[in-house]
Amino acid sequence: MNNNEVSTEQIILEAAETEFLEKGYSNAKMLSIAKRAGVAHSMLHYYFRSKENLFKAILLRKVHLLLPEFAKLQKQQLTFEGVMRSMREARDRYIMEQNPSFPYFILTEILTNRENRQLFLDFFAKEGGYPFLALEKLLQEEVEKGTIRPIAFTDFMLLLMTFDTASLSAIAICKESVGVDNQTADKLLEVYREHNMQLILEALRP
Amino acid sequence: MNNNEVSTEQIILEAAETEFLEKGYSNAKMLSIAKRAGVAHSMLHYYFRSKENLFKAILLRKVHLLLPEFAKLQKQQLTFEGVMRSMREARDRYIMEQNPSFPYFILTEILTNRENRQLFLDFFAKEGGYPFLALEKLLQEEVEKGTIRPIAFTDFMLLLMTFDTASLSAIAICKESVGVDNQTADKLLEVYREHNMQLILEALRP
DNA sequence: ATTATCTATAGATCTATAGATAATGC
DNA sequence: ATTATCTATAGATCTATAGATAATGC
Repeated sequence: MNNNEVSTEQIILEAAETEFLEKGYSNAKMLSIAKRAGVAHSMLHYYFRSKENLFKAILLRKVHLLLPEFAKLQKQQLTFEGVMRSMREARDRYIMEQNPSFPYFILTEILTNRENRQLFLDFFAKEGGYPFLALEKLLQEEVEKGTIRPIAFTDFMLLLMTFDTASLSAIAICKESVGVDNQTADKLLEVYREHNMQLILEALRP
Repeated sequence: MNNNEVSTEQIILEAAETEFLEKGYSNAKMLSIAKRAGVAHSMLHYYFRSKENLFKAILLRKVHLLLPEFAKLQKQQLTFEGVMRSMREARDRYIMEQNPSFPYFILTEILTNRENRQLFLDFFAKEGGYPFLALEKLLQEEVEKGTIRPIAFTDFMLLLMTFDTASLSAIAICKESVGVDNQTADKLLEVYREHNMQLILEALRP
């Protein structure tokens, strides 16, 4: 195996990620990915067997990259809203460094597809670690205090993610096609952060 | 021609709308639409020539149905925010009566596709009538007053639509998959209405 | 020997059209 | 005669695999 160069598997993953993020699952084509990667398209099947497997591989890889961000969170912030805020900041930090179409991708290709959504949540439940455990515990406490009505933790997470990715998608779309500049986009980001939080707390009032 | 029954063309349009809204352009299939409509699939080409044409037909039909709602707006409300609010209410009223996946459809199939977006905006510019003219004029005035920074009217419209459809999509998704009930969804709707307005005004501050 | 890569192609769709046949309006 | 409908099929993709060939590791 070639160790001092990037492996073919990695090259394929990179090409697949670009293609899937740009076009979504259905519009992404195996031949097009192979062309991007500069390999025979049979190679994609050699390494990943099917288009679906390749998709899941890049999905998990993408989510995996988010974990180190979460790991940075300080454990002091033990209020419900505090943890919510910190997690969002971690996630925003990560998304900002990535492809701007990433939130749109999450919304359209993951959250709206039952199977992918489950994959996504399962991964967090298994690997999410401290921030998720803390938030789950704090949510439980809020429910018991009666400030928040009973809701499953996974549903709560989806609620958060759906609203946040929807807002981020909207901002990204505006940047791309409405001539909204970076400065304005940042302003929007700041405002939406606070609003979505309030929106969700409002929705969860008993 | 058969006048006392629904025309084949109408039946095809209905079937196509269901299919396109459910699956989006790429995942919608001509054979599937034909099956829904109960006709040979060559009929779709006989009436609409191509998949793209059929899509545009349902797109324009959908938008056309929105006009009567706008026509209801009272002409008294001549403040900038007043017209914005009225138009959103009209649009919400319309959307609520429709397929719940309609906002998601607008976001993913229209706003994110340059050509469809243009089609959409052109139609409003031509047929939108009073509410659009009023809003355009009021926007102009705000810009001159210096309360809002210069922005093209079409860009302003897209900004509005993107944020609103994103929020509505998020709510619809939550309803479908997070077990959010109607009452909560309505609460969310109320809150997001005010927030998006503030969000956009914030973004447009000079 | 095993692993990685390529070429060629099967098999499944999907859009679109050609051409035959039935229904309708003068 | 014209319009509407159906059957059959061409032609274009796209995913996936078979089988040959080259590269690599013992």
